[in-house]
Amino acid sequence: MSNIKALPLLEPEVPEGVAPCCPPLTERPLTAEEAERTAAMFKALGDPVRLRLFSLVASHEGGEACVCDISDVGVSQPTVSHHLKKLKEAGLLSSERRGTWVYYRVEPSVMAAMGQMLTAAAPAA
Amino acid sequence: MSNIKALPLLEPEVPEGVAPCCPPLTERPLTAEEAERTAAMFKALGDPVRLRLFSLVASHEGGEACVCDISDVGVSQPTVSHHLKKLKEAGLLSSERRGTWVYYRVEPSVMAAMGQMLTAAAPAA
DNA sequence: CGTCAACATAGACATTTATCTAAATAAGAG
DNA sequence: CTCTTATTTAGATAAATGTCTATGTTGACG
Repeated sequence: MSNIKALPLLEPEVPEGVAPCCPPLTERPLTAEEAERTAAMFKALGDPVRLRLFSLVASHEGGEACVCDISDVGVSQPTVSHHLKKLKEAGLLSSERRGTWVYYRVEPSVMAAMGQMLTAAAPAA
Repeated sequence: MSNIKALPLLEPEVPEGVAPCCPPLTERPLTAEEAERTAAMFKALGDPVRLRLFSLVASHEGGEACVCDISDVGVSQPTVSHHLKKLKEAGLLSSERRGTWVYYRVEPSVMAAMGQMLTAAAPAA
């Protein structure tokens, strides 16, 4: 009980730019507040149309796409806009207007944080 | 064009027991069918109560927990059962009855596959 | 200013979902 | 077989959600 404050190396698996969200799901039970915030992010990816839109943005050249590039997912244009807004509210996308077009891009740290809650958790068995 | 079949090393970042689900979200746009299947998994973790239950199972000693161990999340016991069923239908949990109790455990390959869709995707910017 | 194009907002509507209570099933103890 | 405990199923209900059409907003271009 002498080196409590000294060593911040206890979680070495987390890369640099990862948002400080929550521990891996296997580490300890999430609190109610943690679950509330984190579930909101997973929920944002829990709709097929939104997941496709997200994938379209994430895989687009330059890491960003304007709405006109990704509007072909089988729903009306206002519905696309609605889903993009939800992804933005969840913190997964950010948007910027440049002239006539609005460009969306992924928020890499948030995605990485979500991924680590799952991958850093796997080999607990 | 001579070693097409020889080298399965083209996706070296995917560990062994990972379920063959979908590519990283940054690799290419998901098809409608892929999005449908994958969104169902993310959706399962998109509810605060379910996420807590999942975390409780995942972090429990031995990688499994009986329902009686994890029923304290603020909702009624039938609601807990309902959510566990959903997690099971999504492929994230499996269950086994042993005597009086039913034990739930995480499906590591599915979790890893979900994690990789996010983490293998991050540094595309 | 007027018009067109890209995108967002508002409101309506049908479906899904999370939750509860009540009842059913499963298994061990006496 | 009966009683008790653990868990699931059934049915009801209020709230959330995804989608649409119609309309508003913003910026570029004559």
